[in-house]
Amino acid sequence: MNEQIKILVVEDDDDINQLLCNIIRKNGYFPQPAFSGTEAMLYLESKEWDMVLLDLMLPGMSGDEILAKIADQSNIPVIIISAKLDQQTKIDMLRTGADDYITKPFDIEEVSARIESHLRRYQRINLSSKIEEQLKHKDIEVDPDAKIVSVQGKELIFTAREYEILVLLMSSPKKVFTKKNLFESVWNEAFYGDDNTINVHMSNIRSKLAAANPDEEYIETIWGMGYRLKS
Amino acid sequence: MNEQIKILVVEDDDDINQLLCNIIRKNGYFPQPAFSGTEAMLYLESKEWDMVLLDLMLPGMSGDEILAKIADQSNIPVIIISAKLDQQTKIDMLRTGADDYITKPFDIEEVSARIESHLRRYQRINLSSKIEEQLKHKDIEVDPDAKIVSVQGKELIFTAREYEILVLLMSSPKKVFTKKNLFESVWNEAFYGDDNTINVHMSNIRSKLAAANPDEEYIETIWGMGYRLKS
DNA sequence: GATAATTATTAAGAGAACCTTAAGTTTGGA
DNA sequence: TCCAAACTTAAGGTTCTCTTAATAATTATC
Repeated sequence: MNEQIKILVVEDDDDINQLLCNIIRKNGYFPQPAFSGTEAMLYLESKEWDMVLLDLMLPGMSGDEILAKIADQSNIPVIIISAKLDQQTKIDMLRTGADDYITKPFDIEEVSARIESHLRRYQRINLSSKIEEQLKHKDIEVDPDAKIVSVQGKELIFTAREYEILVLLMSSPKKVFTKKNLFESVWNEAFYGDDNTINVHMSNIRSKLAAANPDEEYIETIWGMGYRLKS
Repeated sequence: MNEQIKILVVEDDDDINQLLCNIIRKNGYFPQPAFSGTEAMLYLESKEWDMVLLDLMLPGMSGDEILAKIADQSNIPVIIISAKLDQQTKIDMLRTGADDYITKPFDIEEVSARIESHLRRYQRINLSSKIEEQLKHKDIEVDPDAKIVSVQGKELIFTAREYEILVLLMSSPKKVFTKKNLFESVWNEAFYGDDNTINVHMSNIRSKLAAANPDEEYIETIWGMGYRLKS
């Protein structure tokens, strides 16, 4: 899982950009400076971001154009940081899709607190809408939410251990998992060779899969090495 | 479905309260004035809210206490509207869980735009988790406004914890919730395995449901994994 | 083809996970 | 401050899963 929280800082003034990046770094997140509107767009298109700090007066492409694009195409929170003091701009930006509007010169602690605040709210969205992908291999399907294994649409009853082993195998269909690998991933403790446990689980998993579809072989034994999915 | 967006306006000054309510009404939402901290708490406990506008200087119970409670117990966005100008208060409130901090005297259009902005972001949470529609399962019905659980139309007495657990299960009827899941969602703190608490709550929930309808089984234990609604 | 090493299967006892009841402990309201 | 409701902890019993161990089957090596 990728735990790094990445924040794009779009600000053409070198000093201010650096200052903002430092605030972000100090909070434990990962800043990426961009010094023009066009540069910002490149970053936005090439990566996933958790937040954007955006100046309005930018070379290349103006801040409000960028804001409009972000608001249109994504869900990323945007904090405008601008020297423009007039209310109308502020209101327009907030209505266009900005999450906040901070005027320069800014208070470092306040910027820090506002970043935290918006990130906190945004995190919850991502947690609740996090769409987990389904694992599939041949006619095996796994629904990680429901923790259900099905073969040819038929739902199978797997125990917790069996489920975890199968998911591990399916997470890297080409990899050969040694018993040590399997044991340490699934059991989360050290493996002191010579253990029949995994053999037994493999046998049980195979027989459950075979009961659902006898014509297919799903798990391959690599002699002297371990197991992997048969492709 | 309940489409009304309800905003609680906590402000002891009559004129300002009314002004804020007017802004909200003009935006198409439903304001509820509260003129003291204690009054606000009553509203917060009795209904579901989409947003809270909160003054800090209040009779009865101070704004920061209210904020702390809301942040601790729920997900509702809070905008502080205060005459306190000092940065430290602002920063503290934002760190405690406020989503925004607007100083008086405020610009009507800006307040309006900021309400829209936060609501826009918050709505996405609700849209993605769409709790409202799914709060029925078999003959269990939950009224999230009144926080009432009923089975076959009969109203049951659930405690706060029991209610939250049940709502969580019902929010994703097919999902298997691990104890970790449950604990971290309902208690909002880290889970250090081997805890009987959830077992006991589950047992209590089951017996209350069974008392209302002995012929039906509602909650399924998935051994080694967790719990889910029985479909 | 015989032997040794590894893997597969089976069944039963050990162990882990869970349920329930009841006794503390905490919390919130009068 | 006290009381009652809610929550947590604890203990004993139950159920289901995992591991162990014995045995069979397979693969590699000589």
